Amino acid sequence: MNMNSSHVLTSCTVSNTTCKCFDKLTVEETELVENNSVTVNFNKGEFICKQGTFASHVMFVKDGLAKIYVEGKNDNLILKIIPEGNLVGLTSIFEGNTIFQYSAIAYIDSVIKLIDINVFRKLIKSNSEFASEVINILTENNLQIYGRFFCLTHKQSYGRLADIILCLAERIYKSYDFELLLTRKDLGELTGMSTENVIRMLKKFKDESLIDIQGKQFKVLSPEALMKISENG
Amino acid sequence: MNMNSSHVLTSCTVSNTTCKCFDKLTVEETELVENNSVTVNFNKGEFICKQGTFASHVMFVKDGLAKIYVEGKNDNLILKIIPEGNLVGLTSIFEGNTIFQYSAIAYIDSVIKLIDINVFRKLIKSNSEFASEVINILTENNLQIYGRFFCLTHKQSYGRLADIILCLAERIYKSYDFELLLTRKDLGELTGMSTENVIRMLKKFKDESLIDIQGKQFKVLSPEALMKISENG
DNA sequence: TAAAACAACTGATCTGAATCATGTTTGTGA
DNA sequence: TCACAAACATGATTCAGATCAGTTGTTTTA
Repeated sequence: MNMNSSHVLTSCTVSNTTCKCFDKLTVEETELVENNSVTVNFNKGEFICKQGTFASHVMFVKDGLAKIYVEGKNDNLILKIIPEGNLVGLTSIFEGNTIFQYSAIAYIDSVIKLIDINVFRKLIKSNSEFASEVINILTENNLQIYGRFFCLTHKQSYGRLADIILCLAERIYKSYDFELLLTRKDLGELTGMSTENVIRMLKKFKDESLIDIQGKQFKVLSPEALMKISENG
Repeated sequence: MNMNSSHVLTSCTVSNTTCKCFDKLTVEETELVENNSVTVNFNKGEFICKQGTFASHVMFVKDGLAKIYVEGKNDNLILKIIPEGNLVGLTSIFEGNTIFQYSAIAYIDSVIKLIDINVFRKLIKSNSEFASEVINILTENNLQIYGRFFCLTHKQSYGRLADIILCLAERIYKSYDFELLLTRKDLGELTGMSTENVIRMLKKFKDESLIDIQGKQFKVLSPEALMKISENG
């Protein structure tokens, strides 16, 4: 009946494509972008944009890693993790929206290009190839959020944690053996659960030899088993 | 610090704008759309599109009401409710995506215009004003999903139910006194909780004179109190 | 028109995961 | 290098909300 749904949906937070819209610009348009953008170095932990502030730029992650999250009263929800080659703040180009609805901070030292939002809007209106690529980014993002939305509201915590571990290994670090940059708190915000439970569950995965943890060093020993846990919720 | 966040975010499912992209088409383009679309009547409960099937059309709700949802093994998640004047299946225009990631059914007898997806893609590439409007729709949708995502993962059930009641009254029925078309099960899928709990909580709201229910007839007696419940999670 | 299917409703029970309390380790900056 | 704050870790307790097991009323449909 709906066998297909469980396969597709993970609470993965990272797109595995990069933004191709700038390839579609003419020489003059590229120049326009260059003349209306600044490249800034952000240190680890610094705000790239802050929820509630005026949205004047679209941000392109040239180098580094950023997390996008919604700030709540007590705890946050990480919407996505943005690796290099992707845009942040694209939703602000909607003309009815002038305020950032989320915050972004640099996970590691990052190089970000801030592009004037009105230039971006102008390019969309004048170059439909560019606009088409922007649409691709937005729709892909949409689909990803739908999957994550379903997982975080319908899977239980072991499944969600398994999802995230696989996502980090496969999409961010591109290895089953990696040094985790995120804290347990981050993992909690990513999976929508408490920090304490993240710790407990990681320990359980370790006890069952699904993963190995030595300090910050993570090793996924059985991706298949984690996949199964992810699928069974 | 982040006073603003609680105000903005609700688990509301309905955009209060309508799709304006078709206004941007030339006479010839409008004709192209007309020649490559069919208008179909759907009866209440019929599938408008089915998760997992090939996405060949974008759907425009001319008249009626549709629900968009992700099918899970046991239970579903309603992503959004689409009133007349809006598009369904826009995320399928992403070139990497040929399969519907969600289902849509008609809540009430509805008139839907099915537009060939390739024509839609073509228009995006040839008419940047059109593309720009599509971007507006997508970004607005994105922002709405972010809010809903946060609420469904961070608010507790009374807050979520209060949200939905207000959303239905204010955005769908545009009155605090309305005949509810949705079942308790629908409300459960909308708020991410069990049907039984929806019933219990509605009863509690009724006992506390926040709402009144007579069969299908709903009356919101104290929007302010519901608003407060929504804000406090 | 019987019977099946669905919708609304209720109470009892169970459990996943949050919260609280407390301790240990690691990091870092004055 | 000491101090103080994060981050990591674990056990005990609590609780929101799911699940289960019904009853009653109302549409479908066979």
